Amino acid sequence: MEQLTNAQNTLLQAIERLKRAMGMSPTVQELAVELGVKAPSVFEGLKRLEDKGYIRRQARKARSIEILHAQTPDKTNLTAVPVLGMVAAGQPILALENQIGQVMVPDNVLRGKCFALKVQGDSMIDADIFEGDYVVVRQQPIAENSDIVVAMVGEEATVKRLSIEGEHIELRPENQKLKPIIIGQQDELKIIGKVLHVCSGVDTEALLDEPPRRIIT
Amino acid sequence: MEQLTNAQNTLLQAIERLKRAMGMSPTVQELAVELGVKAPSVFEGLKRLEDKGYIRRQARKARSIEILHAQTPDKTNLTAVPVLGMVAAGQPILALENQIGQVMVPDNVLRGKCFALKVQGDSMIDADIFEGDYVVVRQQPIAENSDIVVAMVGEEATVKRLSIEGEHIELRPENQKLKPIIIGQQDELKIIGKVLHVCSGVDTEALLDEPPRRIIT
DNA sequence: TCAAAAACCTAACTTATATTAGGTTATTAG
DNA sequence: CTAATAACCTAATATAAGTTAGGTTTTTGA
Repeated sequence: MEQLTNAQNTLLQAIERLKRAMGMSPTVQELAVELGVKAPSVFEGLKRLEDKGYIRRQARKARSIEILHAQTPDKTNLTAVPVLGMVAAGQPILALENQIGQVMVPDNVLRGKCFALKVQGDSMIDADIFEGDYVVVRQQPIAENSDIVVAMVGEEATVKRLSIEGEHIELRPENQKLKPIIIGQQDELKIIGKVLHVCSGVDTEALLDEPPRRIIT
Repeated sequence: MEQLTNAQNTLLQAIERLKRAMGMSPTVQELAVELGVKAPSVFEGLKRLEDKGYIRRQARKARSIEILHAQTPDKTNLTAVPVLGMVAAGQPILALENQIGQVMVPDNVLRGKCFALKVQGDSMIDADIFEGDYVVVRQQPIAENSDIVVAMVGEEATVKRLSIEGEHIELRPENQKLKPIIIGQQDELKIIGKVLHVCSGVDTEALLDEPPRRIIT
């Protein structure tokens, strides 16, 4: 396998990074922006990577870069995610204006549009989600059985595990002491998003040397 | 979650199918070809799917369809995983030459480089890991607090739950009758990998109707 | 049974994306 | 040192892909 130059290596890594972050292969322009160069330079680099057998493309097809030979196995890059509020104790969240801070999250756990919420209460301690932790949430209006979700029930926002059995829907705490919330036909349930990741509320720095503590996906 | 019409359902399935087949989200035109209709019809259908919350897109971006709620919930595909040896009773493992069989595992639990080991002993019965079961292990040199791991302590390979509290490291059996192994500064601890899944040693078929019993990731 | 909604069409059109042409400026190997 | 290659640029172009408009046909539910 032929050796890569510096620039080619950078390019290949950028492809991998963007691909993970966006869930799809990047375009030539997106790579150009990412690398701070112009599209034709990227295009040229892609041709070289293709010649050397690291990637494959379909001519003129958007987002058709396929990685044949990954260069760097997963360097965990951290990405800042905005903290938009509290959860598990009512009150409006989700207004982007409300940003109250940010947490750093390994970018390989991020999918789609994410934000973070600070956790109040102890309803999920059996899932290792503690008061003061931050949950990283992917905003999405629906979720599947057994996902851990942030949901609004009436005016209350909570983190719970979603249970769907046919028509029967429950929000289950992960705490032996607490009872599930059963959602009736007339109850208003709105899924805010799915919890992808949890960041410890304390000692964030210490985590940087370690891999992510828990990934829930 | 709102009901889908026939055509919408067909469309959503086509998206999933093409996505899997091509490794990337299909374009509107590709979907049109696939379904034997014209692009604007697909476009209209996509809008409906988006309204109902099944997919999400970025306006005018090629191949930006994201599936939020899979229609045919991931038909569990089984993948063969090699069984490389026994664990919890010493002996070298991990030489790929040692393959002694294979187990079929739902491929959605597999991450990274995986192999399986047959379990000896009863040190993890409280975690529902019994003698004769197979643990599916993702090979990785590090693990996190509370992961169930396969580790070498000196020459012995065991399955245990890893407990890290600052400098204090223990390998905890999940069996009331047994005591934790405390790892001192001079003890040699090598993490082989993290247990992702457990296959029952008997009656594998029965498991197929259930969701994976435990996914630890 | 009949009106609304869904599903489809053709024909543009806009925007995104890939690509070419023709150069300048580093880098690198002999 | 110098010739080749790589890495970049600007400007323009070609094609792919997404989208709109305005219509017809089919399906569906009250």
